[in-house]
Amino acid sequence: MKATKRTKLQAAGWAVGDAANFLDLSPAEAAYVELKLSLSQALRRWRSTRKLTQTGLAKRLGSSQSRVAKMEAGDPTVSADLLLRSLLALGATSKDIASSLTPQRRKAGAT
Amino acid sequence: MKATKRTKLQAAGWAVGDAANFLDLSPAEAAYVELKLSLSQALRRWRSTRKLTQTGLAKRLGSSQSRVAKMEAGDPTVSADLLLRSLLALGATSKDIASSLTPQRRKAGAT
DNA sequence: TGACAATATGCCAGATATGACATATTGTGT
DNA sequence: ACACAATATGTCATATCTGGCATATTGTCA
Repeated sequence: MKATKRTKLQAAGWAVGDAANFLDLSPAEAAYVELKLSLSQALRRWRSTRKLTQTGLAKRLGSSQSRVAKMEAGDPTVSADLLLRSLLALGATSKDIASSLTPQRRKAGAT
Repeated sequence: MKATKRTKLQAAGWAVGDAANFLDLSPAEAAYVELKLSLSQALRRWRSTRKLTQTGLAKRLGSSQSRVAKMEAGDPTVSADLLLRSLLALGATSKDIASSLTPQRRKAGAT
């Protein structure tokens, strides 16, 4: 996102919610960050499940280890688009993606 | 996605539908196209509901009428990213987005 | 501890996406 | 039919993303 636009988008009265950011993000920007985070986690889960290395996953995706690391870290230089395309390339369905966007929350106090 | 393939897509003159795959799209590419289509439709629905014009929506989004038209048309030059950010900017939640990705299908033969 | 594998971070050139403009097409009144 | 609004399509300069390389950090095992 453009820095200039970021300024334009500054909205008043934004209460910091959860883990997203204590930076000057607009609600929409924060939501975008969180959405990417969900996808990041889904990707890492996928890899973890198969006991693949980032290098191995990168090869499968036609990308590089460093980019995979950034994808999983929710790095700002990684778009939601790349995450989506990666998940789809790994066989995820729209449904899979939809559910990774609406994670079940554990009950408070649960392990 | 490769530009060459994208060009082929353009050349084929898409009609909105659900099957993106009479071209040589890989399953992942087809899934990506369909996912974008779902988001496109959600965006158009949003605008339609508020009886806004594309120009009006563009203004609200800090974009242009032509790009909005392309967004709603699922144009290949529009990324899922832009669609997501637009929906979020309009106040959609992750949940909203997730459900637009898993549309309820009508029974066959229904109107 | 050292040696090695895995992951993370910084950077950049080439690839892709975006806003904006011009223009064409379609729709909707009369 | 005409006039006008809305939407669609083509193009392009600039902004942004991405793969890949180099390097740093962290983790693991002996």
